[in-house]
Amino acid sequence: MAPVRELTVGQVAVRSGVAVSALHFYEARGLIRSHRTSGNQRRYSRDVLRRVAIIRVAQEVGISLAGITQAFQSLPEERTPTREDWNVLSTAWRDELDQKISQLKKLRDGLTDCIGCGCMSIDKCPLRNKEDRLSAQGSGARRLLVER
Amino acid sequence: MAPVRELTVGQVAVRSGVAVSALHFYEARGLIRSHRTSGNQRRYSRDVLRRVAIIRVAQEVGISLAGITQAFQSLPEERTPTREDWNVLSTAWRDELDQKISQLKKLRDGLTDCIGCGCMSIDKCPLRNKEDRLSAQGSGARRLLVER
DNA sequence: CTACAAGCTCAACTTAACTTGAGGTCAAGC
DNA sequence: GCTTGACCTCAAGTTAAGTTGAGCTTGTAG
Repeated sequence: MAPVRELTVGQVAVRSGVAVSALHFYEARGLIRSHRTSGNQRRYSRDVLRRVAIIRVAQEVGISLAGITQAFQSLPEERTPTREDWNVLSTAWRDELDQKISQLKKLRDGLTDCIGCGCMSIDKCPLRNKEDRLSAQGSGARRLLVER
Repeated sequence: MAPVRELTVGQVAVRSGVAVSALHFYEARGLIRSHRTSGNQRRYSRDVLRRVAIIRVAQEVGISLAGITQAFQSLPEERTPTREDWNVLSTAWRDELDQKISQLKKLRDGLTDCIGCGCMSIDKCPLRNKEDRLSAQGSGARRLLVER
């Protein structure tokens, strides 16, 4: 059997492990694209599988669909992304990912390291600060105002 | 000024950087505890700051409140957790955290590494499988049925 | 002692990320 | 040529994680 060129939504669902409804949803949000058959059914090109895989992995580590959408902006609309295209995306995410990795490591190892801080002041807690997206000027109140 | 022994909800909010409403919410979900003054106001012991810090960090890396709640089960109810108590929690999370760390690294480095897979079959994509919580028997369909 | 910022409760609203359901169409096998 | 499973759209429902607001109480600074 010659390799199938285009995938139906059901095939993508099975192969990617996400529900059809989720694929519709991702498409509505502009995360994936399809074209339609004469009968109005979706057909996906193969690279949708990579996109979906990345969506799921990224979500699992706490990146929102909005963030993923933004990262995906760097990918070309019409042609299948090349190695270089994916590289750009990966680079765009690098800082955020590095930060999350180090937070995770702290959570994994640092829970114990942190024990010494006593959390007298959260501002000094290595768990929260040190790599924080906030430059460490200002009180918790400032954080409260600025964050989110 | 002698160090304050107990914290009001507002003080915890400022020091931890989370809204008062969120603290109420965490308490309702059993993530933190307080006792009340004669006037029915919440008073927190200092270790609530560590709890909150951990809640936020854990959330940021994609752990749900439900997961955090579960992890917190290992902490003692009545006394302030000791170093050893926190260690137990940290250990309980280790696998999950290790897995997330490696997924993040893959996202960071592996986006490129993965380029070769072509995603002909998502089952073979190193991004999703390899460390997957699913033993790699069975198709995507199985995953679809089993997962979540 | 009184003003008023800080607390309290409880219900309702919000946003993200989907899922479910109703009602109708498409296409591959018998 | 029809039946049946896969698709389609669109609206409404769901869960998580909070936030907002109304109406009422507390406690501290002047």
